[in-house]
Amino acid sequence: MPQPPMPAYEQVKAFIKAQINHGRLRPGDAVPSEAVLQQQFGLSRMTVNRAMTELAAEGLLTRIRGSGTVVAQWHRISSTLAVRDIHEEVLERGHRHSCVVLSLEIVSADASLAHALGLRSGAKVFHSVMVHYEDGVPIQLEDRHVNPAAAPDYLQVDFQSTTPTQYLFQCAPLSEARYCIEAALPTKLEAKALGIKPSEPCLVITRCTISGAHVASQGRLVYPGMRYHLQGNFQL
Amino acid sequence: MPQPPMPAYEQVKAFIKAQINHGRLRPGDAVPSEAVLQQQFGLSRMTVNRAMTELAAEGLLTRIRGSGTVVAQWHRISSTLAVRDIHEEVLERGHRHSCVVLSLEIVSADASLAHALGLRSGAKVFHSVMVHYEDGVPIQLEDRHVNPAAAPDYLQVDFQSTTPTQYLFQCAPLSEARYCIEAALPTKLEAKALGIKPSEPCLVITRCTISGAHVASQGRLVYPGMRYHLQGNFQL
DNA sequence: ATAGTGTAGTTGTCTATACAACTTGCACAA
DNA sequence: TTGTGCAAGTTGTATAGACAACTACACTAT
Repeated sequence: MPQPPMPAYEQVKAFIKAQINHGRLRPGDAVPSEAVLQQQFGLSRMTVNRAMTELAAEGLLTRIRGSGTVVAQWHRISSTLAVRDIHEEVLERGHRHSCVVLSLEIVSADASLAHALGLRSGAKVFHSVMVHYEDGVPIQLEDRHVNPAAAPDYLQVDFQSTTPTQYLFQCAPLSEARYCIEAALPTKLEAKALGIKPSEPCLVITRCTISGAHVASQGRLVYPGMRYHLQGNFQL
Repeated sequence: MPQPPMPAYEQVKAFIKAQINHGRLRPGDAVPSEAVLQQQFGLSRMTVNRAMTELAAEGLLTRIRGSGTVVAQWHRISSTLAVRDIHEEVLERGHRHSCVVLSLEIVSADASLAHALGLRSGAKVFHSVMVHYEDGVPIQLEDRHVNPAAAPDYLQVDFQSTTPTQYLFQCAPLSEARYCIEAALPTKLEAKALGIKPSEPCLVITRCTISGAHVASQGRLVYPGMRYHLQGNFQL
């Protein structure tokens, strides 16, 4: 509980949340109109409106102009996957991060890669493979293809002092991203690099980042299943 | 593009987003103050404030009272995992859903399960195991432990016409949830039930739902890695 | 019965104003 | 040099009022 008294609009939000929480308001039920709440709380309509609008934005309520407000049918778990550095992530857990570059080269894109990066087949792209360690334990293999147009100096970067994610953020502001989370087996090389058996299931995140008109990069992040999981929680 | 003209506050949001997108505003950079934007756009401060507040809520900006507004350091991918029915999910893809109940019983909770459900060791809990099919192909194994206090009639439910998620939503409004996504191998029984090899990696989601004061249920959802993945995208 | 009309109620947006809470930098005093 | 305090700038919250856009429903005229 915050020491400073909750703002009025937060109190209204808390009130509605409590009703839902308690089961007094169930999905599909009508929520009191702004005018009614305004009376009950002795607030201006704008204040009540802010509370309700925010609850709608959070997915708890569905508002229909002219008709009214109802409790949303499906509550959503909003998990915020940070597109951020493995470096920062490890540091935040109070551990030490290190990185070994296995490969850093120019390759010709095959048809599917070229298509994913929005280039023509055979175009030159940067390719890097590196392993990230948390306190000396391999935790992520990062296999990344980078569009030279988005990061011309990619091959010259010192990946001991910065990371691809960090560098790409700097030179190509993120405008869009697509990702896919799946369970899969590592390739033989990946298993060897991560120091696990090829039969060990891994969490694989494929991520494609877009910066303005360019597809900036496509990455395959492989996490050993025994050592990594995504978790999150949801409230109200 | 929406035919109706964008509301003023949306135009301001779009303007700021475009600046970030374009690289003219980079993480850490100061964003024009509300007073400046108010002048530039010829709007009232409240309207500009709404735009900025929403952008801050979306994680794009960091606002510091008394100091100013800066572009947030880490853009976030907000993937909204819906706590919803596999039934609805399958139907939404235009496919047919079916379900086979493998087990539906009362068991004594061992220490760890009792702790997870907030009960004492040895307490009776409901246990169900079922397999969900999408067009006849097994797509999810659902192994669930339910707190009898949250859903007393759980054993009498007809799981051909409804699903545990659906039923639990009805009788115990969701107030909090925790989940964990990992890659793992199925148990032998799970592999058999899903019709896959025990060496096939699976996406495993463990989920714990809380309703008011009770922990309502704990579930283990096992998806064959070859047939299922989570995906999402992020814009701006 | 049916189609059209009007009205009350509801949400969406915008304005102008006000004060509070906080940060920063500068001027001034010790 | 150091510390204090003030002033300007910035964001957070709240109010009162206004109009627009839309829905649902009752009522009327055909």
